[in-house]
Amino acid sequence: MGPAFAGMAKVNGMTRQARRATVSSPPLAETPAARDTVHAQVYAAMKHALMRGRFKPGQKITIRGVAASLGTSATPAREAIRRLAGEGALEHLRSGTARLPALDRARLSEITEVRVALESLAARHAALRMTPAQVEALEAIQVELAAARDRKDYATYLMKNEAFHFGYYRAADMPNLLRAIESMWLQAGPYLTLLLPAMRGIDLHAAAIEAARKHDAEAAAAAIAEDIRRAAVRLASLIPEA
Amino acid sequence: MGPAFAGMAKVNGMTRQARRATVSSPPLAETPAARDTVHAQVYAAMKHALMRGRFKPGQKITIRGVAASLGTSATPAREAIRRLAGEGALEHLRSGTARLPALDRARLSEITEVRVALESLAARHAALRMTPAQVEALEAIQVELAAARDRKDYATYLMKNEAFHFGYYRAADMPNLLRAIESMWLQAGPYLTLLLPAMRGIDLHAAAIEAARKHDAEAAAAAIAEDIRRAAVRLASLIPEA
DNA sequence: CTGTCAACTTTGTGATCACATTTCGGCGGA
DNA sequence: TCCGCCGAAATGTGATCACAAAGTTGACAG
Repeated sequence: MGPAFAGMAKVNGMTRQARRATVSSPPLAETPAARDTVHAQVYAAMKHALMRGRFKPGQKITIRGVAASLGTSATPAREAIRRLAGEGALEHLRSGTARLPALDRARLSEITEVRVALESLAARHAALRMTPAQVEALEAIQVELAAARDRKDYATYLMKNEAFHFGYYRAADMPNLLRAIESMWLQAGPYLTLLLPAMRGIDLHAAAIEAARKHDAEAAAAAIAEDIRRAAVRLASLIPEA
Repeated sequence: MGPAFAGMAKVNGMTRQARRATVSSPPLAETPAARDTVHAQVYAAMKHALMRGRFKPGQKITIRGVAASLGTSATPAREAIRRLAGEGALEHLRSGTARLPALDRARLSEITEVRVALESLAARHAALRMTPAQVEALEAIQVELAAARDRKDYATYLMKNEAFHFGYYRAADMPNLLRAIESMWLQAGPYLTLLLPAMRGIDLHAAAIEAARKHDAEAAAAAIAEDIRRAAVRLASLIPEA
């Protein structure tokens, strides 16, 4: 089998003990989360790969494959896969093999409704608490997002879209809500790439920013809900019937 | 250290291979989920223990402790703990030790709002799809719940309350939503026991049942939301200030 | 009696192993 | 050409190991 993630950077090869002992390694090239356990690094790597559509629907994910791609042993890879399967981002076949679940219309519709409920709630709280600095940061992201969209740089577009939404929700300061939202994105992520070519000025980010500036919770919730629903409608039309 | 779960039944001691090979073991004493992996059994055992308040807030959960209590090796116990920590039901200290997080008012308030959003949504769908047989099953549970409450049998009361809510939501037929709800219950579960002595006729289950019978989605959502909020208000008054 | 420090125990982590099951590839026959 | 069968490779699972860090205990000095 081929590597599970093509082009994914290997986790720092040092053992946990060695990593902890090395107080001052060469000043450069220290991975951001080098303090974390290997498990956390593997999980984070898979999570981002999932959200950015690096896996294809139906693709099998093997323990040894992930471990080899990231240069770790099987143990942390197995734990990360189990955890993602527990969140619904991966599906466990009866044989034990994990793969990405297929997205049918029923599942898309369910995830969309849950997302609307959760992200509206987050937007409501975020709008009430957002500081001018945070609003400015979102505007900056939105400028980059629009630029990436216009130049058809879909990888950047996807990254900025994620940054916009989670930047917005983080202002709500509700960690458990944020975790639930992340879990839904993990499931929808692989399919966002399908949507990309059809993405043209349908986002309601400007309205959401304006609502946050005015601390208008209901307007914020409505903008985010409509943003999610519009993307879902486009996506549904691209999914073949069951 | 003492066993992590006092009185918890041990997982069948046979290895996975032996379990699969043994097609017909002695007819008695086959654990319901004996077909599942050991990991699934450990996770399920911890999940139920958590929801029924068998752990105390702040209690440390050790890998070897769980493994010994359930008669397994460290591997499945470690995975189950990691998974629960990922869902927010357990908290990982910097040293790596896992423990039950403390419930302050801010966290209770956040979880309550998320529960209202998720469980209202589930109730709305459930009310539209519920069959007469399902309504009857809920009524039966509610009778047992009321009886247990009156005779102060709190363990049964807790079990029936869980059965009522999840039985209701299951009718919505939205597995991902159900998973998200479960994740919230896992966090609030340990504290429900605090609430028990104050529980007297405050539930809105009768209204929820009536709404389901009439397929009135909005009334169902309102009843469930109010049920959650009332319990949360009582619970908040029992938590000391930060 | 109290504070300190060293030895000992407990704990989490990641790697590795053994084994049953599943999956895949190729080969032979209808 | 297509189907079925068999053996080899791959895979998931659970147990175990080695090691460093964290936590605990107890003796001893003040």
